[in-house]
Amino acid sequence: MAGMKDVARFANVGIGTVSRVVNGSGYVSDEVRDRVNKVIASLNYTPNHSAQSLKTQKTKMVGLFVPTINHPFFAAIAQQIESMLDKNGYKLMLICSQDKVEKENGIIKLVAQNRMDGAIFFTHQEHKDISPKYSIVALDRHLGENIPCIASDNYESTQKALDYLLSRGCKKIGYIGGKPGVESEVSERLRAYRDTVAGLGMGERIIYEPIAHGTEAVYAEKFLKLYGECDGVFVSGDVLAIKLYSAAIRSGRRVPEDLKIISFDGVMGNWMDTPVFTTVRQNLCKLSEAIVEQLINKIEKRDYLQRVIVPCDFIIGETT
Amino acid sequence: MAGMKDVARFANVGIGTVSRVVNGSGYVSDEVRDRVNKVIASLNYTPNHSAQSLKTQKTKMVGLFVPTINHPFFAAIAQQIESMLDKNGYKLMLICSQDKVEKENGIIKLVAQNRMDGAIFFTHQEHKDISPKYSIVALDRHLGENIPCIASDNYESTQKALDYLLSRGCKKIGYIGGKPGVESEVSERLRAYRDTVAGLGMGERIIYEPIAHGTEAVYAEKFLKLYGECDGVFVSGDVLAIKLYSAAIRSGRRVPEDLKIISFDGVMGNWMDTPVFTTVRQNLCKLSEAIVEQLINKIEKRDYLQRVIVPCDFIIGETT
DNA sequence: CTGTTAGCGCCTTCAG
DNA sequence: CTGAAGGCGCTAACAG
Repeated sequence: MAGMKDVARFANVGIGTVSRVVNGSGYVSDEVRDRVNKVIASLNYTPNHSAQSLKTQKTKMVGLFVPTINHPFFAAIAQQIESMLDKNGYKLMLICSQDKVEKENGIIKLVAQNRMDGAIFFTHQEHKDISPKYSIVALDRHLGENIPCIASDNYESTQKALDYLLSRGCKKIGYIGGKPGVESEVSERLRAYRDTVAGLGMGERIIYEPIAHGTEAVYAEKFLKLYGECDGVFVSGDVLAIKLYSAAIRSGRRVPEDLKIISFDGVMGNWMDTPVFTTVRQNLCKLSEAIVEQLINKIEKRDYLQRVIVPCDFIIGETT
Repeated sequence: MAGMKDVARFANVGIGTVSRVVNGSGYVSDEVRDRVNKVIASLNYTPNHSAQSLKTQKTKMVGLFVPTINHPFFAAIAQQIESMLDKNGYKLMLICSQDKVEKENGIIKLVAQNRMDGAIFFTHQEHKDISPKYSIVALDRHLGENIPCIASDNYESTQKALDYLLSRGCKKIGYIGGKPGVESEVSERLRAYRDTVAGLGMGERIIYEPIAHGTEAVYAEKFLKLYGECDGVFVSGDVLAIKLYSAAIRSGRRVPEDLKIISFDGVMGNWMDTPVFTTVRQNLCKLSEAIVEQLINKIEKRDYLQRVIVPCDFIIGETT
């Protein structure tokens, strides 16, 4: 493998000159630059990234921590994030924590080890004492001082969805959603639900428990059994919504005639299309943009925002 | 950030000794090892990965190239691969090529740059002249000599699926699937279809064109329009199968009474469940295992297989 | 404008 | 069993 000194030798220049033309830094005469570039091409030279990192203390790599990538929401946003990072010259290291705390804690080590410049955290776990010196941002979670949190406008969007359900004539509206293992912006959805139904005397019908990915169907059934009288339901999450829909149909209900369903997330559209859900769609593009922007701001020592809220889109489908 | 020499100084030992206890290599007296470990803990020392890589020429990192991660099949297998790699002490760098050739070509550079020890290739593009000295394995694709190819037993599984359709009484069986941009094991499915229907005088009903992710519905409609008389269809891919199912229902057909559908891949189960498809399920676990095993064999200079074929499972659902 | 030099943090002989 | 020394490939500061 050709190294810088090989290039220098063949081009009859010093090693520093080669570095300058490779990095486009400092002054190099056109004539010399040309010569060096030719040698680089002919030798098929590429700078060794480990050496660069060692020297500069930068890896141009960002870690993405998700519970699992095999979930429509995480897959969709990971895609966007990878693309945003790429635009900014960063690579993505994917880590599926599978909700294992040890694996999530590895993150700290990974940035301490200088394997990545920063990390993005999608987690259900508790994380205390993340040193603010590390560049970390979180989706939906407040991990601590100086850890930027990016989230959708969960409260307002949920409110809007519920208002829509009301305007469609619903009298008994339920809520079903997973309970995060940790304080999270997602709980704003439940707060909006409570605030909204409270003044209406329609009573609360809530399922709010930890729901592992893969077990959604169980809770969907449970909801129908507990709150069979509902004529509308706000579902926090696409997968759950689909399971609820199926369960409702199986139980002989008609959607939307007997039961209106609104889901949150809105990422299933590409993968299936029966039915088209009415949904609060998180703006994954804007979300990723904000995530990557704040993260890189922090990595590159620029000012960054502690909190960014991104508005959702409300999409009317066939389930209301 | 504490470095090795800090540890050495505090522990009153040489820097080499520290290295030895960190790596568990060479001889160190228990007494000294203890002392060093204590200092390491108290200083919160972690070896700098860039330095290690520079020295050892190993990054313990593997690249995964997929067209997009926002697709049930890729998301599902990426999850498995990440897990297998983790077990083997490797990290995963995710690159979504979005079918951009330039981005895919970056791979070569990435391993040349020493950013990763090897790579896994899921691609629709052509790739010539990948030097066999790089550690690369491919799913479903023959990228060249010394590039291991891992694939499902596409031919046999398709044959089995078609036999099942026949046994269920189908008289006019169609085939719909995306055409890879490059020679691929996936085309074995079509070959099996042709071989099977050939001797039966039922005529070929085939859609086999490049189908971009996101445009599946178009081709589903097209299939029904072209081959409305079909009573059975083999669909190469879950997403396509779902779109075809929806289109069939919309057109007034009953599934399975009027049209029986078998899909290939079998990864949608977790994400939706209406209906449960009869499907040839690729064994993602075994596939990932084989991929990672051959890749690491090659990276670590052990013998490796040029080709591994993994059997699929045939799952009978409600669409036949 | 260009060559030389001194490390970045670690691993690995090589003497002791 | 342990310490010292050289160098992995590159960048950045410093003389020319």
